[in-house]
Amino acid sequence: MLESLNIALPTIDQTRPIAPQLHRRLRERIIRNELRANQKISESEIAEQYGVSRQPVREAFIRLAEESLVAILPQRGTRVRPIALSAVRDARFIREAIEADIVTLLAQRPDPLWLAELRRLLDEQRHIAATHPQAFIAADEDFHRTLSSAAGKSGIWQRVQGLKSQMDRVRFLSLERFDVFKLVVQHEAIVDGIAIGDPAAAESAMRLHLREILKDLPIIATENPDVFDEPSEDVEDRVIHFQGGERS
Amino acid sequence: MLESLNIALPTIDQTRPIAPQLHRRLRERIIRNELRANQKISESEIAEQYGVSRQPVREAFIRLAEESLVAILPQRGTRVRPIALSAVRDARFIREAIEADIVTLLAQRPDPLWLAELRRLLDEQRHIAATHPQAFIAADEDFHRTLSSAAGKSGIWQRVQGLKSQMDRVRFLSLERFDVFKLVVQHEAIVDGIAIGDPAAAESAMRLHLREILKDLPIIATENPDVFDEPSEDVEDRVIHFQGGERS
DNA sequence: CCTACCATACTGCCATACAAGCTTGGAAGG
DNA sequence: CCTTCCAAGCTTGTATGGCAGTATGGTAGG
Repeated sequence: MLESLNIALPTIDQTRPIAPQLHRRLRERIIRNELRANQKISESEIAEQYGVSRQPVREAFIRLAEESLVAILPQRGTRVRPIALSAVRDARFIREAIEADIVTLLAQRPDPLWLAELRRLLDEQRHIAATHPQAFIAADEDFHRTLSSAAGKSGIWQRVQGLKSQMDRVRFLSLERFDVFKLVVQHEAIVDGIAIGDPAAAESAMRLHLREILKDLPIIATENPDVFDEPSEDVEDRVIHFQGGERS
Repeated sequence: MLESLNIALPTIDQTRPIAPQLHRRLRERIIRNELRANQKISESEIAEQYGVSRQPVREAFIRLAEESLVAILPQRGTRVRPIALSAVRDARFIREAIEADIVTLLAQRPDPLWLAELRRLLDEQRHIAATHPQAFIAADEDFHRTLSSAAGKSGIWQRVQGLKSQMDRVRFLSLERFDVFKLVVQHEAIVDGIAIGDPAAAESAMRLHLREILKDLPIIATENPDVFDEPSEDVEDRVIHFQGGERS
């Protein structure tokens, strides 16, 4: 019955492998909350929507299940997993640990060329923040990915991508919420720490930055109770207490 | 033609989902280097070996490909991926970052109960090191997993498991190589740092511990050139230079 | 002897059919 | 009215057939 609408949503390129395309599209739809939490999605249903057979859909489901984006219950069905606060906090913790080490590395051997690139990204961010704040997420991704590359750890970023799914879902829910200018200032503090070769300053700036989401998390969870699977318990996440602020 | 041999290798339980079982078995065979690097394995070949159809084999391959254990080349074949030194180093870097933060956390709030458990594990390790050194890997896993649990981050360990595949392959190759007693001593240093509530000491002890593999890596790579895909280039891995040794 | 080409066998990918388990709704019995 | 049970229609899991693209080995032509 939806066949007339199929031409509306981006279609599938039949000449290239279908399963990965489906994986990307479905992943996107889940993160954008277009496929809502706890919604049941069957293989045959999705197969009809995209005009393909069940098999590639099934393979896409397997990948989504590995990212904890869907839950496959044998003989019972497949549903979109609600966001687990614990998973978000775990992902955030991992990310903080990794990126803290990355900027420490960078501050120990500041590279003028990479610093110039980072400064350029900061300018870009200021511009975007003033004009297209909704495009800031992409710029933020660029910034953090560039930090990884600068440290010679570009492979790291790809590996962490899989863990970021849950964080991305939260970010989408809080699109207009966060103060983009504040984030740019935090980015600047990180770059400054690297530039003056102060690892401790760069590290603490990064840790502060990545803890921003912890403040909004309970709010977002209570505002969107149907998307989360825990009733926003007030368990405080244990974070490292570090000394040495941005001046040290 | 291998049908008569099938009863030899652990068979498949036909009553439970087959694909996950195949995934585990194949993963194990790759890590144990039973399926050697660059060896071609086709869906139909494996399907015959285990007496199942090609479909569940295919799904197992997909999972293995996500862990970078196999490479699927469309219409060309599937082969066991050789170990990429860069992937091992990336996984090690991530693990160091995470576990450094975990022990920092623990040292900030030492918990007598968990410390007792850790001490017990250390005793166990000393015993195993003296009697069944080949069983040390499992004990080592226990130790690190317990640290995660003690920090209230048990979810973290599971998430990192996927990244550990490549490290596990290396560890299997260097089974008798490493000095288990030295590793136990390093474990003790970590626990001591936690016990006296010195985050810096615990952190540096952990970082030192997880850098052990970096020393052996080039040796292992040159000793098993056919298992690695890079000719053991002497690119030094950038690691954080931290101050404050085990005494600070 | 060397090169270009083509037939063949093999691969992974997709579609389809079949099997087995679970949910659900309604009917039968109390 | 409530409970029990069963059957139809879901679901995912597995098996099988066909397709398109690729490596390979032999052959015809130079």
